[in-house]
Amino acid sequence: MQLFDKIRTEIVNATKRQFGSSIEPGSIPVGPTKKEFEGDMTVVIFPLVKLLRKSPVEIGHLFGEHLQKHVAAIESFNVVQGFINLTLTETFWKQFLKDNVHNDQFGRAPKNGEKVMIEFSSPNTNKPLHLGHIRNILLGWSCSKILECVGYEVVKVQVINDRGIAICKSMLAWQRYGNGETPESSGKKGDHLVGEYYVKFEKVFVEEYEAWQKGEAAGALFDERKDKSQSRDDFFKAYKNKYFNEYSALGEAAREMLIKWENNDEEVKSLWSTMNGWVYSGFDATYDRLGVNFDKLYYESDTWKLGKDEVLEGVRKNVFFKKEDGSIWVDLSTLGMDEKILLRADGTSVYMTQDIGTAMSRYRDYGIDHMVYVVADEQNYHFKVLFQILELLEEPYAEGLYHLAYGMVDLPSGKMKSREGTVVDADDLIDDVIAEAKKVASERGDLEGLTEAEKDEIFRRIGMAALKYFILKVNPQKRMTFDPEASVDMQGTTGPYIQNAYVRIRSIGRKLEGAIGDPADYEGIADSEKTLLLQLFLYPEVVKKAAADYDPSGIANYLYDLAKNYHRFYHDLPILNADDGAKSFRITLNQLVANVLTHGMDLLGIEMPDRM
RNA sequence: GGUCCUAUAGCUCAACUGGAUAGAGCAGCUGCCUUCUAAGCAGCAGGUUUCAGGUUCGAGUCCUGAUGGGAUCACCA
Repeated sequence: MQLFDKIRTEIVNATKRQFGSSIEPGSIPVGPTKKEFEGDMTVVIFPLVKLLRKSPVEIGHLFGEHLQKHVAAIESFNVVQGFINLTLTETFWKQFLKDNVHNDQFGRAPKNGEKVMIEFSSPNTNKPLHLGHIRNILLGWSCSKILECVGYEVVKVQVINDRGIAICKSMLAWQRYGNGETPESSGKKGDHLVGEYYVKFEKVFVEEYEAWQKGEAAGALFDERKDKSQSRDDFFKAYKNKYFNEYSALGEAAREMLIKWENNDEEVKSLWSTMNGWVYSGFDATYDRLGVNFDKLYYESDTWKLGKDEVLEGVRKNVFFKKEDGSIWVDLSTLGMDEKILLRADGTSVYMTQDIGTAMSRYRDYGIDHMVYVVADEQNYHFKVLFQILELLEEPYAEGLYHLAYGMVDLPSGKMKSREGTVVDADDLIDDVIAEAKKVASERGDLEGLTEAEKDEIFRRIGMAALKYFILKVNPQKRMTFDPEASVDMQGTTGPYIQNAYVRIRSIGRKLEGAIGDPADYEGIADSEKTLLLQLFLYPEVVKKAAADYDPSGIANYLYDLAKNYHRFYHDLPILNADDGAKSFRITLNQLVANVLTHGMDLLGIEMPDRM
């Protein structure tokens, strides 16, 4: 913020003039004053004590006087220990309010000419979206809004994992047990329908596996096992994948289907596109309800062969090396990582190969400066390796790569496990929060005179606000506990609490009659007004920091504080019934608060209702 | 076992990246609707920031170690 910079610059000037020492402006902490102390802004001068060899209080007074003289906005100051607390003039605050109430660029930064691509969601097409995807999607969406707000050109993309053994499992189960069921014939949402067949496959497979465990071959294997202390259950639990790949008839059928797919078998491909089509229409419906969209979709079926040529090129450049069996590797052991395979001996690629190729083609297509991958933190190592490889290959955008790693979402009962059926489905969750919003709003809301459609829209906005805010208020990198009961809460630190502050402002707006005067005519700004002004003043900084950290939670917490301070102001002071000067000032303040609340919530992907 | 992440009130989360007396919400207990929406406001209670050392004017934050929890260490994606 300009004022912060100005204060820092003057501290630097004073240090130079009075002590002949030069210091970095960035080394001086300046921030809002804690509310127990008198003042608006605080400068911490402890860092200068050693250099200047004077007591903190002496320096404080010296610099306080200097600041007062050279910064017009400063009315007075006091010194406590090593802190200079500055009080700003009422003129400054009134000007701030007038300057920004109609400034639609407040909180935004001009275009910076840089382009960032952000990848998020990235579902598999064998089952519907769940709570984990929701955290991913909300983070990705919010970050893209925030980055755009601070001046980046943003390209939102998702990778759709539409091929591989998983989708073959759903297809096989549908073929065998589906009796031609379609979303139309059953009335089921496409992604849910396909997901049901995936579950069906797993169920039949487990039955097959359990029957096999009772047979002679399995008994012999168990007797030969290396770790004699292992129980029978543990042994077969660990053996499951191997059984799938080596003994299972079902597994073999699924693998055959995958091979047919890779060989472009007409029947398999046709079933594949039909079933994926069902899934896509299901996903689209969910994305729509979440209010998100993408600029570009990458289908793995198109990109899975990418990267081979680049890896071979890397061998020629001696960045990678070839082993005796013909497989290609990268050695990262000098960087504290392991060797990593990039191409199998038979020339087929692995996950990493594809990611290398995809990154390069994205750069070719879009000329991006930055690339953000929103992917769960279980893949931290993968991205560390990927970024290192791209750096070794001297890719021009290598410095601009960022893995936005977020923690897993747990339930109060523990980890979500698809095998145990404890996964929270995205659509169910959305239904629940909207139903709860409807219930609460019907009891407590003030929605008289609205049509059913208007009411439904309000219920939707409130419910979605509860859900989105609940997830986004938590720092992304932290693992979070998702309590379904708490997520539909509408009191306290919640989305609806913030919406309520806005709704109160709107309600006053509807009741306001006639034009208001100049807010600058008001004298004697009250504490609860000053608190709001100070906080509004900090908004652009909050957005900037959120962008720098790729972290929407800072904005979420800021908005809660702002709403809280507004509720207090609303409670303490009359607005419509105030004297003319106070009324003009408070109405204007109302407007700026409403603007910032709306703008900030929009950065979180949350819409405001006019009434609730 | 190696590497990385994490530990703050009964529960869920904050703490301006080293600054002042660690803050909110939920749950519990008290008050406040004939004044602009009570989805609100005010108050009470709740803490040796997992533990042990260290660095300095100053540590929840940085360093070392221990302990608990998690992730990862596939020619799966």
